[in-house]
Amino acid sequence: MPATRSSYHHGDLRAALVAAGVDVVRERGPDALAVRELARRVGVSHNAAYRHFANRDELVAAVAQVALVAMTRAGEERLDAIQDPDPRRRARRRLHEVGRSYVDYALAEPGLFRVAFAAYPSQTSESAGPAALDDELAVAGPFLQLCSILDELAESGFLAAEARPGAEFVCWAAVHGQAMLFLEGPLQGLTDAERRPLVEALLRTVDRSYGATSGDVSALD
Amino acid sequence: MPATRSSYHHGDLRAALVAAGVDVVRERGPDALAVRELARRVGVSHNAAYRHFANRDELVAAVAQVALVAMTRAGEERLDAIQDPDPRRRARRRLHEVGRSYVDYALAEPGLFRVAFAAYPSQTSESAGPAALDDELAVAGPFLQLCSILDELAESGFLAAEARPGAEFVCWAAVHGQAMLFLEGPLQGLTDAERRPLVEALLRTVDRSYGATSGDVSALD
DNA sequence: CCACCGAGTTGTCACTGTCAACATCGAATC
DNA sequence: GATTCGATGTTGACAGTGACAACTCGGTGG
Repeated sequence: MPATRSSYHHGDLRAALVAAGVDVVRERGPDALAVRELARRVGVSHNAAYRHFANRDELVAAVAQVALVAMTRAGEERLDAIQDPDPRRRARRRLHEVGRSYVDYALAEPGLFRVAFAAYPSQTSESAGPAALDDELAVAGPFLQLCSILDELAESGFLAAEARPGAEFVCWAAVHGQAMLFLEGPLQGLTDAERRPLVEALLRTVDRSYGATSGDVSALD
Repeated sequence: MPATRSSYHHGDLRAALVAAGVDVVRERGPDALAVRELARRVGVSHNAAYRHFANRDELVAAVAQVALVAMTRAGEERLDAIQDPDPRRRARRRLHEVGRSYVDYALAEPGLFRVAFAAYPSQTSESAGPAALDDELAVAGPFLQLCSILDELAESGFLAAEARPGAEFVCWAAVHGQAMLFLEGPLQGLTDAERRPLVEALLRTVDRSYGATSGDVSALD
């Protein structure tokens, strides 16, 4: 893929556009992604992109896909580094780590993190069907990592069986919310030193909840 | 403020613009808010808005302010409805309710909920200073509600003193994340019947964590 | 050899945010 | 009461955007 191409045809315009899109999103976020600018960067005239993407949203979705696999890989690396002979401790530490890496990735690559979620609306309208939810979730790599870790945690006995259902959404919501607050909420001005204890507090809260004997607390309503 | 004004001057253009902005945001979200469209709606020519707002971001921020107080009021109403003779139970139920109402508001008014946070970036760059964080947080009504409820919970003895610091950010992150996932994440297709148990599971997780005796679970690292 | 069709191009339209210059009106001052 | 003056609205313009339609290039299959 030459920077200044000689032939009329580009060769691999789609990939080049996505790569340029990743650059823009990393630098200035998803909203700054403009089809025309990407075409300019790649050295192709405006509208060329429309041969590969029906509209801007599809291009954003393609970038989001890349962002998601990058995020998944970053998480995998750190999860693999954790080893513990005790399966229960191992599962607990892996749950911690998957949460930490989720927030860390959001802070390290805010543009990519945001685009990974900003793209969902268009995808949903595209692939219709009621049971398509599982397919879409299957694409969400970090979510699958979380699910299997929670399964380990349940098998090890640390997470009570009756608390397992829906736990993946609870954990996901917690770390996702913290990431969002750090990125675009009122907490965005915090330094890394201020943020880290909050992340640990969040993870500790979940850990303590799962480790609590269920009869310890009376039901509320 | 006449719909079709006769005089050259509008009278209260700023308020009219914000009101129109609220309408647009409710219907089509923050990104759809266009200065020119608002001017058109209000019956004033484009650029008139720039006498009251330096740029689009300031207008969005004004709409965000309205959204935030609306959200705060919705929460207050539901919090006031909760009464329990036992202070401990009361605090726990109020914590539940403030979380529920946060997510409920996000689902009932997705546009307003999003704009309340989409506006923060510009504000931060405007009001400089290191200790300005408290001032900005003071504006965030729902956050203050949460803080005082957590104080109650700590005073009642349900929440251990050592777990109190930072708890407001943990709770906020949890419900905020769930709201975001429901709104724009892969979970946006869920029905109300599917969402509700997830909300309850989240709140129960936090409640169980706070109710757990701290020595129950060994530290991780 | 040629026709076809995928891939890139040019041209255009409606829309946006924002700047600069101008018009109008109300209110304060003389 | 006439005059100035500043806040408020208006007109015009420019650059940028997404999207459509019509055109053109050139590699590939017949």
